[in-house]
Amino acid sequence: MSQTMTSADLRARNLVRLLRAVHDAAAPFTRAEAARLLGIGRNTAAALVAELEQARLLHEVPAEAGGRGRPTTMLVPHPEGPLAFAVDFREDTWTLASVELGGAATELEGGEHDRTPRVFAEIRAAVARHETDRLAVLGFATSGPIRDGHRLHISHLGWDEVELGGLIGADWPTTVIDNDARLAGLAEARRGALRGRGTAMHFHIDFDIGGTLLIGGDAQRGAHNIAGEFGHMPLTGSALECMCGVRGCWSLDVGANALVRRFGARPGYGEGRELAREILRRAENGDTEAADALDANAAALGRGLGALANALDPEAISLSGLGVDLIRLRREVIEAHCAEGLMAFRRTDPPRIVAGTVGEAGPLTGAAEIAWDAILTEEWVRRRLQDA
Amino acid sequence: MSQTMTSADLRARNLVRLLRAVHDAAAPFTRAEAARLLGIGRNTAAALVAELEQARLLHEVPAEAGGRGRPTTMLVPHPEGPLAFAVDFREDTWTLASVELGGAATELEGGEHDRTPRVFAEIRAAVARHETDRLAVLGFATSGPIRDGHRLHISHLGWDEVELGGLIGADWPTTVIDNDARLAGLAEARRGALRGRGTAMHFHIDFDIGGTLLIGGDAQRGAHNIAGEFGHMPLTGSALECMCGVRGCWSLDVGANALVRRFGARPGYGEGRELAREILRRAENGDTEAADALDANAAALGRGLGALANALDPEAISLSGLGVDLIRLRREVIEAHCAEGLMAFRRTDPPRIVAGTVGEAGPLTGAAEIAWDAILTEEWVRRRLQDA
DNA sequence: CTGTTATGTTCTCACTGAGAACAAAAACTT
DNA sequence: AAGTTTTTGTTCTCAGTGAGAACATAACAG
Repeated sequence: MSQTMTSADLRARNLVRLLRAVHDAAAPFTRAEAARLLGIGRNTAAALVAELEQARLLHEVPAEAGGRGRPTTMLVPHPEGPLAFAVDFREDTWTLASVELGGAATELEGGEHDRTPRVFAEIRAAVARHETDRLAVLGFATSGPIRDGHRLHISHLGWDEVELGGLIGADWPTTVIDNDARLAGLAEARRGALRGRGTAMHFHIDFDIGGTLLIGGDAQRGAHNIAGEFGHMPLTGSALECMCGVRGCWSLDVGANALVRRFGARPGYGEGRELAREILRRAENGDTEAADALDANAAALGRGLGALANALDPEAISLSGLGVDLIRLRREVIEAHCAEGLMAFRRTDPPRIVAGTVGEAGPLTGAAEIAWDAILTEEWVRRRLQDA
Repeated sequence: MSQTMTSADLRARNLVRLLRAVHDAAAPFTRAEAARLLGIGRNTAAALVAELEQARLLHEVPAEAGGRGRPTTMLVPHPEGPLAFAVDFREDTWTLASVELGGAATELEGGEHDRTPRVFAEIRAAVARHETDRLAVLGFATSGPIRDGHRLHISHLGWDEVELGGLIGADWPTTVIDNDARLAGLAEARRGALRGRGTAMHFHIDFDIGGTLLIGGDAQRGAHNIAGEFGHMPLTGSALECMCGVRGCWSLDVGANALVRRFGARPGYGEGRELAREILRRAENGDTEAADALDANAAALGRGLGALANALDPEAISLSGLGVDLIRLRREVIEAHCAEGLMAFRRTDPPRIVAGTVGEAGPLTGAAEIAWDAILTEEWVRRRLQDA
């Protein structure tokens, strides 16, 4: 059985519901609106808000008058309230940001790194430099799958199941970690193009394709936290062998690797990225060979999306990274090949394919989301109230 | 916001938790065990049970003494309690059963049909013949996807988006419906080989492959209730065109159609099934051509499962229909090709591939599960208490 | 200036589950 | 056979919750 239910848990639950509503809201709302939203009385709302104010979780600020009636207050994050630190750890750079309840982020620091796990020491130092009493939780985004939540595997950096336990700060508060593609999808589901969609998918297209299935605003993790390698399904019939050890992966035909391979370059994570950008530019400027490469990329992308839509029936599919350019330059190609891959009876109502709106900040935003998820719980709120 | 929380809802929630525990339990348990299981006091448990007894939802029977201590009672479904009717509607037959809380099923009636939607009138008549005051909810399993929960599409029967609203009984209580492959998977997740698995998959292999992704004991439905057509992803590189309108579907290489095509028979749903069984028999008796066909089928199955495991990371995969035979006769082939399709770093811990244990009763069992799910809710229980 | 409207505040009330104390019924111990 | 131990059932009190009603307050409308 999941949660016990006592009349004290009732209050904790409603406190969390209120905090969650503030965190998830697209725009701030008033105390009276909160009462309506949660289906509780004005008196109860007042009691909840008072408790959260005292625990420095919420703050009331006078709302500008907006019609008749007694003026009320807006519910905003407390200025001295808890903060989540979010880290976006990429192949050669990292960024540290501070995120308050509701999602407002402030970049604190960033840097490059030498592609060895020593970078975690740098990040620990940066966190230490910015640490405050308000720091309540940390969320990490990394590239590469993280088996069971603590063994990081980044094949192109040669990191083979690096144990994270010793690399993150032992003195840190609750720390959660997940991979960038999944967190970018979560960010779209919570604060971007997929907001409000029940079932949706997100794909980040870089050299490789990573993605996630989003159900009810939550990213699916699988049994060992390594779900999401949609790029390693043989959806386009390639005969090549993939770096992952499998033959025919979808990623061999979609993304920067596929683009540069056509121009004789070896798939790689350094100058390959430059070349991929160059190919995009050339295609935009009418170079036919580059345009062909782009067409092939878009077609393979569409074909795979159609296949996945048959299986998982998403309402919408958002793309980030190179996917944004592909939508901008080759939407029709993607959609045509997607339709071709869709079972005939589904073609009347294909999934909407959209560019992500969170953009580059996806992994960071998603890391902040899982960080806040980790503490917006009944246990944490209850403890916070006791301490105050 | 999902559910409001008042102190009256508290009781309703605990009543449902108790009913749910009884329904889901592998073996009946005592009142004292229930208190421990739900994390509530013995006094509260007594109050909950008394209310549910009065509402004829639970019944207490003396438990045989099992050690020291004052004797207690087992909690069992009330003998006059509500019943769910479950219908398994197949391509040419149907079955009606009555299922009590906890899942015990009694077959009531069954029959053949003429493959037109007129069969629904037969089923309505059968339900009417067996209707009792105890009937509380109906669950239907059909083949074919059911778009938005009410438009049934069975291509091989020529049913093109048949509207179900007029076909099921207008005078019936709550009625829920879903497709057979998904419900077979749900049955495995709730009462079969996938019980207790967080993320798992189930595939029913017949002529086609249908399946479902199971997360936390729930079958995923997608945005339009038509998720699960895993058989219509191009996972094995077939060049053929599929009945579904797409080229290269996995189903073209796995299942009865793929078996019989090798022997020159047209894929079809009549004598094709006989031939498929015949081929299995021949393969078991050493016929090399039949054995080759079986090998190819198993290999294609394994290849696809590996690809899907990369994307969705299931802990276990269960199979029903022809899949059970394939596991029995060609487990090594399936597992070898699954491993080949798995990303190298996943091969140390491949998903376990198991035969379903609910067997033929899968769709019926799953239909009963969604039926009970529909009424094991706070609203329904509360109304039932008021009426009693 | 007065009426209307929306919200805040205060108070009572029904209900819930916790917890403690005690009762009951079985098995174990001597 | 009688007392002891163990487990569960029962009863009672109690703190806490949110609903609801009545009233207070502060803006706007005419």
